[in-house]
Amino acid sequence: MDAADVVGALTRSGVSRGDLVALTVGPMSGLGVATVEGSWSFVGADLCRAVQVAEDVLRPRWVVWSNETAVHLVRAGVRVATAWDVSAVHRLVFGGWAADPAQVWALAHGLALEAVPALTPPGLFSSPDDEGGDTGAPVRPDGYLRPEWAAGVWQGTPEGLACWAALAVSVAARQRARLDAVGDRAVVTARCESGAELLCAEMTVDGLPMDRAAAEEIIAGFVGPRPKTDAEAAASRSGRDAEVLRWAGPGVDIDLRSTTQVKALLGRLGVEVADTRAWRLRAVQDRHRVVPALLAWRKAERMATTYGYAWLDEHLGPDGRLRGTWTGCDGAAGRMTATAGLHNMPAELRPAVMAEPGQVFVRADLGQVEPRVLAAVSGDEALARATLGNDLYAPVAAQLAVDRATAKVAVLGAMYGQTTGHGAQALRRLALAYPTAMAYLDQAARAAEAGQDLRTRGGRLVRMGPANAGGNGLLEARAAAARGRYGRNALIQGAAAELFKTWAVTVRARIEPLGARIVLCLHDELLVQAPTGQRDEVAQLLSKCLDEAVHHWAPGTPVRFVADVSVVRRWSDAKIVASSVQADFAP
DNA sequence: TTGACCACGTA
DNA sequence: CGTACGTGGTCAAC
Repeated sequence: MDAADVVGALTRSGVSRGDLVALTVGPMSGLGVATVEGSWSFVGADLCRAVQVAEDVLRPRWVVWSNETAVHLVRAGVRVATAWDVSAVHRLVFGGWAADPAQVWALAHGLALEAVPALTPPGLFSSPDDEGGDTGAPVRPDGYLRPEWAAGVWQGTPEGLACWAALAVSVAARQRARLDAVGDRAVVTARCESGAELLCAEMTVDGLPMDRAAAEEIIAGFVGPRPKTDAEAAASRSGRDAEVLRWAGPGVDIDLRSTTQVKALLGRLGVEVADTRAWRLRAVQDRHRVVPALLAWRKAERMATTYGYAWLDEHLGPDGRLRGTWTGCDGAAGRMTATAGLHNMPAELRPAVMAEPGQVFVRADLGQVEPRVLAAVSGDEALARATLGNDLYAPVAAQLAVDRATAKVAVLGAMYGQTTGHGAQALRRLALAYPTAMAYLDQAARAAEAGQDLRTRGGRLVRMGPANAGGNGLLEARAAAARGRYGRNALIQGAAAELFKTWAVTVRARIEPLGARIVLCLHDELLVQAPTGQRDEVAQLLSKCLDEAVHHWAPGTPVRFVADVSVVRRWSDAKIVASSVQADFAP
């Protein structure tokens, strides 16, 4: 079997651009391929090349059970343009994060989640054929996926690979049929989410360029040189502790890592605090020398434990790439997540994120994305007018007759469900000036408080869970208020995530021919590594892709989105070379 | 060993 | 008594 066989089978089956073709990858160079009409299995060398050829010749939309398949392909050097990621679409339609094949299958077939069969050790409480039927078949007589299949028995044989692919394509077809009922944008979102999963697979494999020497230098600045022995590490640690304890009085030897002990110590020294969080300590740092010492210690301690030499050794490869595992969406509003600290790396370490020789970073971030998203999803015409300038808060401030800072706090407070502070009056004016936007937020909050599930503009289900009837009235009131804030925010954060991912997958597609790649996504920021010669081309593309993405995400919206684009050597640099303008498309 | 809580970094 | 995430620490319960 070789590449020609895969392409031949698909061609004879009448597959053309954009058609759904499922792909499963086995452990030992096995490949399962399926269309709605038929399925095939291939065993042999060079099969990933076969996928690449099929991609180049036919360009189908590859159906996968999850982005694990894409990770397999990328590791083998194969990158495909488009996908239908069954697990990602499942998360979009049904909310939450759980999306293993057993659940995906059940909900796609309208079966109750509670009755999904679990894998039980043979001979313990039940025999494998309790439900009757052929245990070799993937689907039980009652319609559920056999748990052995969900657990991976399909990997064992070529027939299994083909069958598993056939099941994936059937699930995809069911999902596709359902999406029109989910919302008018849901199909677009499903494709974008699937593309984002491909991007995540690539970022997981590719990693983020980081200069090891620069990173070590920064870490050393906080915690000293890399210890050569355990004894040196212990000495360095107790040395840091001593810098705090010297202010605590003679003979005092508490564990600074214990908040209970720290709080007690501060009390003995006459500094009473409700807790020992940094912002609370900062407020009382003039009261005793120990407080600033403790704050400095915390900073160094975080560097030493979370982002220290051990972190480098674990996640920074010998090729100078920092690797974590990327996920296309979280379980709440649908933002991307990453492990290995890629999403919460301290700003101090960013100078070590450095473009490789012959390459530059093109960095772009969306400006004031959440209020602009609010204007778009709510359809508030007055707020949409405020998005036409580069600074949205200036016209809002003028409209409310308050200063810019107050206007900003009011807008953010409305979106986040702020309950305290002195923004109450500005909030009332906001409701008068932008009634449609504020009503959108209020409606979301009311529904969420009542425990009703919500959907983002793109169609993602935000699950609220049942409102606890009865029980403690005060607790329930608090829980309801928390649900309200959560729901209110989720519709904005979620829609912003959908726009961002649309942008990201558009950029991914457009920069590929230039030899550039996205190396980091940070909620509203894209970091692209590009060959130095393509810097200007890529920088322009990032802005153009934003316009294109907005057009796809919300066709005809009068809302303008902006991105700051800069070409830099290090992530921490931010020399702005261009500012994106635009996105008023004629309806 | 596990889970709750705290703390803190990012958006 | 703004939301989300991942990580690593303590502490109490197992």
